[in-house]
Amino acid sequence: MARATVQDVARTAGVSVGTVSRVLNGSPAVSESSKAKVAAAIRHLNYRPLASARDLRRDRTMRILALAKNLYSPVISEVFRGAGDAAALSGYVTLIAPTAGDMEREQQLVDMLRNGSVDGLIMFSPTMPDDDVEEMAEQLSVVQVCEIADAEAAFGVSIDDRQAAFDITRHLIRTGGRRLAMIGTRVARSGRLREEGFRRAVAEAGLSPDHMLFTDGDFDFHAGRHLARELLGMRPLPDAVFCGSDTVAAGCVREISDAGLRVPGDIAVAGFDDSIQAEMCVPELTTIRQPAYAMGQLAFEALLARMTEPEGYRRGRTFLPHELVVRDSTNG
Amino acid sequence: MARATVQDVARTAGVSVGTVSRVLNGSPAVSESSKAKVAAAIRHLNYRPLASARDLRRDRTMRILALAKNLYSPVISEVFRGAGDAAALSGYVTLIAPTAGDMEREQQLVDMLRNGSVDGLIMFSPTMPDDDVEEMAEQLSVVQVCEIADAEAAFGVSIDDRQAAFDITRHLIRTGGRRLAMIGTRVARSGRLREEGFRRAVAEAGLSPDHMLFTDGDFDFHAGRHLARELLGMRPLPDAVFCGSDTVAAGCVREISDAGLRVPGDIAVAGFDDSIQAEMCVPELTTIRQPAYAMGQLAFEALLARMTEPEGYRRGRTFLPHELVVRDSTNG
DNA sequence: CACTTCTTTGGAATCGATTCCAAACATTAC
DNA sequence: GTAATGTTTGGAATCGATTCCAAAGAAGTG
Repeated sequence: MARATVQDVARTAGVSVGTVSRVLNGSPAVSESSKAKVAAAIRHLNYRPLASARDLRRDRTMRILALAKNLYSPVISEVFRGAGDAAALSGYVTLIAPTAGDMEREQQLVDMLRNGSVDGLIMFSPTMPDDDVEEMAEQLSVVQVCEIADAEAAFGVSIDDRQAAFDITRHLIRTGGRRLAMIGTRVARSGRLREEGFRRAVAEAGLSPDHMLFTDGDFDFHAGRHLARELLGMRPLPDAVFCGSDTVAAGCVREISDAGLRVPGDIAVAGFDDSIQAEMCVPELTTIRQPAYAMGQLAFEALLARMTEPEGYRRGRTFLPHELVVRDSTNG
Repeated sequence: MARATVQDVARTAGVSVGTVSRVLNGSPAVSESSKAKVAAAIRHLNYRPLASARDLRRDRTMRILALAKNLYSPVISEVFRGAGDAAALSGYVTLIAPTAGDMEREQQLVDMLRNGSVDGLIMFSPTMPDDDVEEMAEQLSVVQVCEIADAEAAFGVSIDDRQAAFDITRHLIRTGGRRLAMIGTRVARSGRLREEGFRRAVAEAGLSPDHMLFTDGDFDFHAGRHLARELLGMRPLPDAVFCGSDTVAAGCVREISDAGLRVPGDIAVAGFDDSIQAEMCVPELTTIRQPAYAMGQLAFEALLARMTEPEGYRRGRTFLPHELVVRDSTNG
């Protein structure tokens, strides 16, 4: 049973293809009787307009693509949920694909924008070099979210990572931290900004960071444990650690606890993101809340503007407010 | 600067569109000189074949779609990673979309298969009724993974949920459990199968379940806490709880610990999935390992068979072996 | 009733890449 | 040199939905 086409529907309904198409697209210039005949034929043939033919003719797909390195991330999933909901309101379907940090895979997915498989692209954690992202964002309908290639040139939505890291580090110091350490990543630009914020807060307090630990690989629970173990072998032992994510902070807390030290009694630990992991951790984590869902929504709005207003795109990034959430992993 | 077409390339290269297309598709019947001229023109015009035109002509997209209720799940993300890697080996792109448990959204995404936006569909956690899934799987290139609508009729890949739940419940009993409880979900078919396995193991030991708690909503850390709190108010207090997922088990463990009871001393807790959450939990969870990545790979293989061998599809599901992983949340 | 105006319709042209067929050209064989 | 074979090429037809234009039909006006 081959696929029915608009021709088949027209024949069955006894009208022309033009009329069928008009019914399909809700044109007002169709009589009730034609509308009924066409509707009956469509039902009878179980007809669906072929997407590729429609897309070819209309020169758009009403689909967007969202890319990130991986999917199992509280922030990423929430950002994409926000983007997806916003997109749905405007009639767009949001498709998601993980790049696995593989440049080739990422390039292939970006090509889906270049070859018109989708109308727009939301980039979370690019693998390609910053310059490439910028160049791409310059000429295509691309918006970055959270991880933003460069200050002014790029299009994107994020929090002020530097300020957020500054705020939470200051909290660590205010609550007694004197020997400060950081566990972070330099793979992501946001990671580098958080490092800056941390350093700035430490310096402003007249201190200097005791230990800075970074990974260039995964940034997950295991990484948190490994880096924390390394940290516990160093002297002086820190009394406060800022971690670049809740999940890493959870690994860090776990390692400290397993070593027989107390959090926050011996070492205070701060996370980042205010994800569910912050609540699952014992003790619950002091962290920075990122408005992930709203960031996703805004990212789509920005993308929509880029897609529909050819030249009217708003260059530069949009910052959303973050929030310090104080829980039990830092001192009262 | 409008998009270049195959016509433009032909004109620039001084050849016909046929030749351009042949170069594009690596046909051997092209002279070296034409090949070079076309390649130069393509580079010069920065030409990319338009996906919709190609798809229309070729009647396939080399894209598949993977659906699940949500993305922030250790099992789902791992299954889709396996499917995505397997698909890439065969030249397919895997796109992922969350349905958010919304029937309308799910229907719209399934329509992408019906209208030829993608060539195949992998379904993780359907929202539509089982019968609808079956009917769909009957006539379209659809494969289910983990959650499988019905025993023999459907196409899919999963573990034997009933047996797995049986195995881990038996372990709870062997290690001293006498007053058994279960925290599960009946939304997913796998949840119902796990309930069966639990009941069977309890019955086989000559016991009967003391408490069965189910949620019809989310099945996450918070749900685990809430249901565990309810459980702690019941009498007799259980001495062993089987949870339908690691994340829920983590919530359960947390609630028990917060109530001043010890895991596993007072109450043993078992999870399901062997996700990272099992390791993050304190104590680490005894659980069932699902070979999620392999399940994803196999799901794609099955889908590929359905897509390419029109009538040669293997009806019925494929079972992969699970494994009991004993850790510290159950007694020695 | 003739004429204008409005609604509805049919059908050809179009979107851009692929593919098939026939023709042009080159090569080898006799 | 001609025939037979093989290689390369051009270009029209095709995929299926949309849209524009002209025309048919209906309704209203004087």
